[in-house]
Amino acid sequence: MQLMLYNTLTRKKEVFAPLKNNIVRAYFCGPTVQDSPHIGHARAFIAFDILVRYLKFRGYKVFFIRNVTDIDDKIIEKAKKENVTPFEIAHRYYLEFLHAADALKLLHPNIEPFATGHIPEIIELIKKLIDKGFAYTTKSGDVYFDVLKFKEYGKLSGQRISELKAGARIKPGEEKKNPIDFALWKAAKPGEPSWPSPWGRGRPGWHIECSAMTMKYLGETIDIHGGGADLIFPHHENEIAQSEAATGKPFARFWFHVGLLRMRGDKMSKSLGNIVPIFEALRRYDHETIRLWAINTHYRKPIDFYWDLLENTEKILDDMYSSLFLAEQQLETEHKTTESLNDFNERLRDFIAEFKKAMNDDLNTPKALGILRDFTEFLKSNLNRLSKSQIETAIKEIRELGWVLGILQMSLEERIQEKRRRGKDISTIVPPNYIESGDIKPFLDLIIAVRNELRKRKIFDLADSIRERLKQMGIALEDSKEGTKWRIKK
RNA sequence: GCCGGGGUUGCCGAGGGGUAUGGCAGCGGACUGCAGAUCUGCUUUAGCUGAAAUCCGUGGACGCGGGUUCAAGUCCCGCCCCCGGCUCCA
Repeated sequence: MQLMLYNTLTRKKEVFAPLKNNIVRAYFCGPTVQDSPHIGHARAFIAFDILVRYLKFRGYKVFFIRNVTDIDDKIIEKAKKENVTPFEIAHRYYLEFLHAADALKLLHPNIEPFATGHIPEIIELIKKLIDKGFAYTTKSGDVYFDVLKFKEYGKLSGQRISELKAGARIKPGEEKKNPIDFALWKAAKPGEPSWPSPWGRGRPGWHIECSAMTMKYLGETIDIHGGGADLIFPHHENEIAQSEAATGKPFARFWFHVGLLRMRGDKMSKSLGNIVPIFEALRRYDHETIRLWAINTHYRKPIDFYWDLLENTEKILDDMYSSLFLAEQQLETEHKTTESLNDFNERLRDFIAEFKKAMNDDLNTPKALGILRDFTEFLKSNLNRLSKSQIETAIKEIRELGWVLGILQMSLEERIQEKRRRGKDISTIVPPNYIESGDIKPFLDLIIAVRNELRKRKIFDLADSIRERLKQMGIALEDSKEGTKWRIKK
């Protein structure tokens, strides 16, 4: 079945297939390393990550780039304020971003290029634009893109030049021909980092790096170009203009834009003081919970963030994990192999087909997730009817589909560790009678035997107090028809 | 103002012409001596019919109002509200 992807350029879902061979070439606009990455970034990068994972799952080779913008006005501003070099600021926040990306288990891009590492390529591209008459220089050494020269300007964002002109204004000191022209090269101001160029010392404008680096590593026409929805205008519009003006070819075939984050309806911003850095979220919830939060909303829709929502999300994840761990435990211990489910293969095929169907529809992760949940529920409720090899197959498939969404990749031990690190109850995920140290098992068995004797003699107050004290020690007792089971809580 | 994206039950969210998917939360029931775990049920609803009803039928109900259709969250028209872009943003 074909993968349909929404293309901002055409405002439609279109059949996706790579231009050349079986290799998908993609470029995602990475961070401007000016501050700690926040959960809005996380949402966007998780969406890119899911796209890459699903493309791989479908059998494509994916070659993708995520750039780092390491020079811009805000970085310079911050450096001045802290009295350090802009490179120190960029380096600091780049490292933070890298740690966050790793903590969220984002797949590594094939290349992670820096703007400042590609000044020669940028200069070459600007030269080409000047030669072709799409760009002009000014007395002070700036270079601007001449927007009116590019006839298709506005095709991505749907903006009309006449509308844009009405709103735009030339700031004092700028020597633009037209208020909507944008800078390709900015002449150096005293104290700012700068590089030599044919137009004097200066630094690249914001948009040009992406075009230069895309072309260098991926060619003149790439399959997918992604970014946050806030980048559609002006950033991506400008990228298209400068790239297509230079090459005369389409720059990107698919434009993939991720919806923005809201804080319970509000915008997340410094002035509202409601920015949640990725690390704060990770302190309270593990990376899979955060990923699940992100994919529980379709990537193009606005997503809300608040702590209760993550709490809820963690429950959903734990529910799936508990089924998985219960099944895994059953494999290792008491599973009776006498039975097997007749239509197992059919059911398995259905779950996988439905999952793919959902993902093929413009990465409908909320739906795919629902199917994966049904799958884990099916596994749990049929444990006694499945053969050992059927259980094994189901677990393997669940974990493979989970990989696409970036969840259900932990072992029981790892999951327990994540929970303990945050001081959380683990009884929601551990299977009954699971115990890490075999040493205490005989004692536990003894206590339970004694307590059951008390229960038989209807000395319930004593039996209950044993249960209560074990609970305080972190062991919950569950009396059932099959006898008393325990479950560790801490 | 211009350009996008949204508005589905207490909450999150699928569904894009054919009985409103699933979860969370809440409240019941089963199982338990109790609890937990598990399973299961209910959770939009004015009016009308009727002695009455938690039942049956009818009828509304997916922001609001119209329309197309045998049939409308779903398509069309108009409007309201929310978010974003038009200035740095993922």
